[in-house]
Amino acid sequence: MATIEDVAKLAGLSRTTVSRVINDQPYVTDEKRQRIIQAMNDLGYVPNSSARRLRSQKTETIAVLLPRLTNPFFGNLIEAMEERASEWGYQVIVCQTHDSKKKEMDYLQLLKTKQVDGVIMASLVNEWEDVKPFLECGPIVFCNEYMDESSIPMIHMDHKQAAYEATTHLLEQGCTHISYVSGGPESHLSKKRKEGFIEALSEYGLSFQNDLAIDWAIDVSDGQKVFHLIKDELPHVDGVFTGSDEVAAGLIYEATSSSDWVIPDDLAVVGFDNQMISLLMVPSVTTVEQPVKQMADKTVEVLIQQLLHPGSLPPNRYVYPHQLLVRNSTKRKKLSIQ
Amino acid sequence: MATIEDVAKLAGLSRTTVSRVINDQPYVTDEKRQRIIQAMNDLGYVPNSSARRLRSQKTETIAVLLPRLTNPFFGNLIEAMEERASEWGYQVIVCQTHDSKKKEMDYLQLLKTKQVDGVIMASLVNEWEDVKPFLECGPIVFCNEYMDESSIPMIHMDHKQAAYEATTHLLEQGCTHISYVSGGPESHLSKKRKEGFIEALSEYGLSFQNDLAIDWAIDVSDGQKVFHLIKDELPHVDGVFTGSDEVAAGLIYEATSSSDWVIPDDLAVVGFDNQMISLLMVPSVTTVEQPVKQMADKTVEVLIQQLLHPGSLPPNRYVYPHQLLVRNSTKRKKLSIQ
DNA sequence: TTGTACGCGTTATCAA
DNA sequence: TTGATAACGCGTACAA
Repeated sequence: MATIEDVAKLAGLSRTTVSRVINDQPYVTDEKRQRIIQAMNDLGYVPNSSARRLRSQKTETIAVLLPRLTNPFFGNLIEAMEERASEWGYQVIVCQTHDSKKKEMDYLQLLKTKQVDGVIMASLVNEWEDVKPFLECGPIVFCNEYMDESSIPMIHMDHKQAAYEATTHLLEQGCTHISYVSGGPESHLSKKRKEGFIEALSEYGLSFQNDLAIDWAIDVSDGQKVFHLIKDELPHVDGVFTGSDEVAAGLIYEATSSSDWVIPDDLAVVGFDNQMISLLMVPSVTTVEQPVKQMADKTVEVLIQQLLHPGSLPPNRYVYPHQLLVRNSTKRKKLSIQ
Repeated sequence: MATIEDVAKLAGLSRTTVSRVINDQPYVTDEKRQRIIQAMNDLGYVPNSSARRLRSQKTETIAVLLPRLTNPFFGNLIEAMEERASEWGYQVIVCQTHDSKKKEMDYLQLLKTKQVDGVIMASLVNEWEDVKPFLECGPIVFCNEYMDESSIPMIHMDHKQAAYEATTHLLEQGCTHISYVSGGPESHLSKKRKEGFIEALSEYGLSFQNDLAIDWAIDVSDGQKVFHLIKDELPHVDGVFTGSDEVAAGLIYEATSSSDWVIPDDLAVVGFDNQMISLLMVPSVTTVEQPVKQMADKTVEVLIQQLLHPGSLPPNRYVYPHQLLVRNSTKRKKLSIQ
């Protein structure tokens, strides 16, 4: 691999001058500039990025922490983030934590070891106190996941309100025994959702019933298991709030294909995220739409602004609007006739 | 940020000795080792990865090139790859090419600029001749995408055979006017599929009809458009071979929800990849299963082996078995009665 | 307008 | 068993 030194020699000039050409700096005669460019081409010279990093203390790379890519929500999120980051010339490192505290901390180390300039956390399982120290090494921005204690930038929707609306909708449809189906660890975000769920219940004179709650469902096959659990052990349940379209889809699939339960009349179901699957299911799934692309774009933008203008303190909250999409998995016949 | 020098000073020893402790090398008294470890903890010292890279000429990072993450096939692929790579201590950079020749070349530059040690190409739109020169800078491994001209390692299934079987299945169901629906650029892989499609047709005395082919469909909404195109302009089509479960799902959704066409009797449909969605659709979608995780694991393994043992030439073909999963989108009633 | 010389933080070599 | 020193490749004061 040719180095800047080789180019300099071939062009009969100094490293400095070559460096000037590489970085588009002034004070180089056109003639010499040409000679250098010629030499670079002849040698197939490309600047060594490790050396540049060491010199500039910048990596032009960011890390995105998330639980798992197979969750389409995070797939969409990182797709948009990578696209946006690449426009700014930044690379994106994928960091799947699988909701493990240890992995999350390991990936945060990337900031300390200067492998990345900044970090986007789209998931958070550790306490904020444990994450905070890393801020000394570079900026961190939250996307989707959020909390009240910290003052770093957070881009997200109002999950409490969204859960409130979805639950209220179920109650309006006449549901009286609603199962709260969630998965993964109790994150700050999932707490918010639960708050909204409980608030809606209480307005209908109901309270949270632990025996109707399920906290281990994150994907389609879990959704299938959930249905059987409800059918066999909680047959009085007539509505399901779940934070995942995948879980909702699995549940509906199982109900439709292996029982005579009718969705939504025997069991109304709401999902979350407005994944493709929620539209394609029969019946289609009532869900909460998130402006994923906008949130991803803004997150990258906020992070990169901090990298380009260190010290500038961006606003720390960007709350995006959501929308409850009412579909067939909750439109009960008795009501639509009314 | 503390450097190795700071640690050395605090411990009253030399950089060299500190370096030895960091890298678990022998020839350091236990007492001094302890003193150094103590100093590192006191200072919160972490080795600077840029400096290490420059010194060692290694990045412990690989790049994965793919068209787009929102295609769940690639989401699953990279999920498994990242997991496997992280076990070896490697970082993964996501590189979405969006099927652009330029972006593909740009990302390959990561190899030249030493930002990554190796590259996995899960998509290929440029000619092999244009990619080949990058091999001088580090190993490249193909996954899913493949071709005959090159001799670098390729991990994939037999797409020609898979397409042949899927098409034969449609023909056995009595289809006589099969539309070939594909998307993205003509890659080496898509050529293979087409060969298999054509071979199956020819065994039934049929030949490829360009007027029944569609080459711009890659996602659900394209699938919806495809259905209307067929209904309005190619109503004699009675079967669809498509290289994507998403396209198949969109097509089936549209047929079911906005027409009186019956799937599979009026139109039999096969997808590809065995995505969750192909199972959940009503009717469920006949598709080809790929052993994604095994392929991803093997790909990472082969690449890292090349990094750990430079010069070792791994076998250049790993062909994984596929499986045609026959579901309701092709099980015609007339035949199941026979 | 060009070049000299130093330092970014590590690790490998070699001498002590 | 330890340490001084020289790279790794680049960018940039500063001097010319």
